[in-house]
Amino acid sequence: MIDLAQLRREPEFVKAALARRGVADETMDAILEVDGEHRRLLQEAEALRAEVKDLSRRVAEARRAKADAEADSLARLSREVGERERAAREACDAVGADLRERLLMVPNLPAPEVPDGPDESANVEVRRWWVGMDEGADFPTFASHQRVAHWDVARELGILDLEAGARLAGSMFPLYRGAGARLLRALSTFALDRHREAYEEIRPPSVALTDTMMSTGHLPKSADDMYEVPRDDLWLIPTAEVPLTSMRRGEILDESILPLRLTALTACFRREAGAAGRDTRGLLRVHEFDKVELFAYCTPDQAPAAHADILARAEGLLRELGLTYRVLELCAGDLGTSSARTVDLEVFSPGVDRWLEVSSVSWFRDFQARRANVRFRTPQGPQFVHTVNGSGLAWARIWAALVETYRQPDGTVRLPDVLGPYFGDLTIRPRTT
RNA sequence: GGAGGGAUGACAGAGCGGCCGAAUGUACCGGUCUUGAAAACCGGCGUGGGCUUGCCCACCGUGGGUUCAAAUCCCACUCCCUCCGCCA
Repeated sequence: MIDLAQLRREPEFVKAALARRGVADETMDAILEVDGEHRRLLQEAEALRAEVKDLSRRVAEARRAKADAEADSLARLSREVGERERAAREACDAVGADLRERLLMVPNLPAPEVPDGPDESANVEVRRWWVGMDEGADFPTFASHQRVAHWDVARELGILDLEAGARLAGSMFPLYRGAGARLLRALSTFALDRHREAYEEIRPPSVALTDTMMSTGHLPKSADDMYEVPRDDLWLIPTAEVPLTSMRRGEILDESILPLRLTALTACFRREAGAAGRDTRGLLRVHEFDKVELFAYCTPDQAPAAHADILARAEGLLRELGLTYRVLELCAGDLGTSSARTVDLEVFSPGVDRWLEVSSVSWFRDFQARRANVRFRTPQGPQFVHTVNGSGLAWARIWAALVETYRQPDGTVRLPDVLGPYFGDLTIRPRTT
């Protein structure tokens, strides 16, 4: 949620920033108007409330002085004022609810360094990286044996059974077999080990209450993109960002523990309602995937470094795995609702010949913390923390890029050496059983 | 799932329906004392909101209710603890 006080203080600045991501000035003007009305009603209700309290105090005094007649008359008066207070309070609450609803729909202000642009076509590619990168070249060369889509590689090797997944849970719920399943497990362990010295590993619940989803901003906006368990008021988490952001909900943290850096491996569930029918082949887009998330609560001063650290870690993993990737600075129009700045990492899939998003590293400023009410103590009083997060990494698409990139002329897959300690024999041959 | 107990400020822990936003202790911050530290003593010490910046309002697990007036009474829910049952 944006800072209402800031909107009141510098409305033109806020409107200009939001205009970059397509929010109409009128939307913000309407909010200011509702806010004004709300404050007017609040003053009215509070004045009446103060009167009731004062009258009640005088009733008590009169009773103590045995002036029962006066007490009764004061009580009668107080009851009348109480009636008016109740009415004013109700009007105030109704306007307040309207105000909150409007505010919840407003996205975060883009950071100044975020480039202008209406949608993903205006994202700025910052750099590319691949093994044996040449000066001058802007793309690696891939052999024909690498130009086989992962679904075909997987079929040859018997390491993925999408039909079985579809049979038991519906399409786009992948089922991995043998070395395919082991590869996923190896990737997660590999990543968590790399983060271990700086990030505390968390194993959160895979579901969260409606209330929790509200506090992270996933509800009400993204209700259609999530799986719901209505009987228990629960939702399946679309990312570990949800439990990690809510872990300290409502707390005032001691500044000495910041930045508080956390990492978590979780399954992520996404209905992909808006993308139905698109990218349905193989692992390009699935309803459930494992992801290691990196996350930090920090002070505003620490935020840029924390963001850079997560980005460096995600890139580091891609480099260790020897995958081709590019870094995109998202433009204002393509930012997620809560984000002030996002850098995407896309891995190249030589078999499908496409860039696939595998990490999104975002700085939320105090947008999420305001809603989740996570603060830290400063000499000047409590202040909202900043939150940053990013994947490190999302495995389904990495899995796809790996089996394509490392496919050998003989059809086997020879995984990179860094996975040795986690995977064992690095050559995946056709399953014989 | 059944029975009982509990939920108050950073923590511990009081609180007859009426100067209770809340005693007291600890912790913390400032000061006195001291070569320094400790002890002792003095002072300060919750969060949010509104406006005429000095005041007002809200908050004692959450939501309702009773009352002129609720931390205090009533109802529902949530969480925690103990015991019983069940169980990977």
